[in-house]
Amino acid sequence: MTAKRSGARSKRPQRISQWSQPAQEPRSEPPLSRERIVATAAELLDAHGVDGLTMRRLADRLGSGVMSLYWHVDNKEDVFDLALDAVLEYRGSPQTVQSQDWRGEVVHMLEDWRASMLRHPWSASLLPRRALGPNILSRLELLSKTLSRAGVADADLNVAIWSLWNYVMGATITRAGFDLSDDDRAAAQKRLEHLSERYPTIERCRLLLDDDWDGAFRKGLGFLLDGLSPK
Amino acid sequence: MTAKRSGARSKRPQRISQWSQPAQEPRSEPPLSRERIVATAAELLDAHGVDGLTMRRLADRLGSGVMSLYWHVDNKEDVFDLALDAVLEYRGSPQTVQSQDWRGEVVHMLEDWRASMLRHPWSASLLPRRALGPNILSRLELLSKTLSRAGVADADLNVAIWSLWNYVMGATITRAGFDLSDDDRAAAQKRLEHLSERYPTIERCRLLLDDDWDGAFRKGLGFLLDGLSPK
DNA sequence: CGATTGACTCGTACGACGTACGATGCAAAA
DNA sequence: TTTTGCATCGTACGTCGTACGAGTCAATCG
Repeated sequence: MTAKRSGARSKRPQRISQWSQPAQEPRSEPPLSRERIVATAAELLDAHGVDGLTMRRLADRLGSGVMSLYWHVDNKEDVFDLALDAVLEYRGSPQTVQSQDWRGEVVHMLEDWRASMLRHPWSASLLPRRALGPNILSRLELLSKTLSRAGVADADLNVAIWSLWNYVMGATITRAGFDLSDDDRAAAQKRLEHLSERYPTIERCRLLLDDDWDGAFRKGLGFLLDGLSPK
Repeated sequence: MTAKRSGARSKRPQRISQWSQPAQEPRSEPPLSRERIVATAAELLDAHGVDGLTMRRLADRLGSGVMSLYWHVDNKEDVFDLALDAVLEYRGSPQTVQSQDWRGEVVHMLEDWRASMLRHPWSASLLPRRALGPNILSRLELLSKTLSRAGVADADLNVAIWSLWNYVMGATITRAGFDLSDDDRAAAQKRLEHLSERYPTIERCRLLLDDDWDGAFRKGLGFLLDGLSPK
């Protein structure tokens, strides 16, 4: 299970530590910088979705020429990687150095993770196909440490971590995919008429209509942690 | 929780039942048809990935003009929807009408689902952003029925189904994202040197190096089912 | 039988896109 | 003053999805 891509950042004297702290403030105004590009890219992604980010639009918004971007950034993929990691920062549960409530700590981090991704719905679907940035690795490290301290056997640790990862990613991608906005409600309803005959159980429990996503996430996470808890 | 899109298939006298059985055999040769288009699209997707499917390439491979495709298909999104559902068919565990081994049945269906998606790695990342086709709905129906018969309370049924969905989707998308092929191994290894200091626990349990994806999937699924089992 | 229809094919063209390739400007160093 | 490097950007190329309308050909109809 290795991460991928992100080889050799080219030209530009390389930032001090390859991937350093990504964000600062937007500055006064004009001077182009990697930070400003990334921040603006994230805004554009929030506003117009994955397909709404184009190098031309990005340059427009920054008041620069399109090709100027390529001095600070390798290519569009690079912009995605940087914007993605910028959005996944975690300031842990403050200075509760190590509470004995490992379960609460795990739930807190995972719900925060999910919330961060839902605040930027493009991020969830991007994360699994990109290299793991430092911020997401920090979350994984925290998760490992907490579970380990909680008594999960080393042999089960990887499975536990990946199970939680899978659950969170699946839940968030699904949630972000079914976005509220559109008026597909009509089409969906029309489809449901056929459903009652062909998919009676789905219909009975109203699987596709329930919209308590947050509750379902929390409850399912509880079940999963029940299964993962050291016996 | 509603599905989305797939409104009004335009022109073309509409297929008998809107979404009928998608596949037949590739036919002798030339006559363009929705079935042939979808099958060829799936081949192209398997061979060249999501970005490798272009309407021009598709037409080339079919020996037709590009714009001819648009008689049978609304647009490129339509092609994705159709190809996606075509790949997700499930022929259940044969005529074990209803074994009492509900757990085995669930595991079998979910592993088959995952395997189907991994056979076509583009499918996993597409599924959450598209409308739910008939084949995936059938799987959900089967899942509902089995869990319900197993004694899962109606109040927990939705949560159980979505938890399993989330787990399978997360696992499969992640797996499909980290594709084996490339030579990023070098880059990944180089990165791991920094990791030992900054992410000791990850390093210790070799989280990113373990490549027993199948085993991890099965084991984690077991834990999740433990948590979901009616007490 | 000729005219009309409708199912189907496809060439051309348009406006996007990512980005390669120099040509520029401009500060600090020599 | 000249040189050097960072930083900016205009132009141009090849690719994409697809709108538009002109073509083909069999079945239908008067």
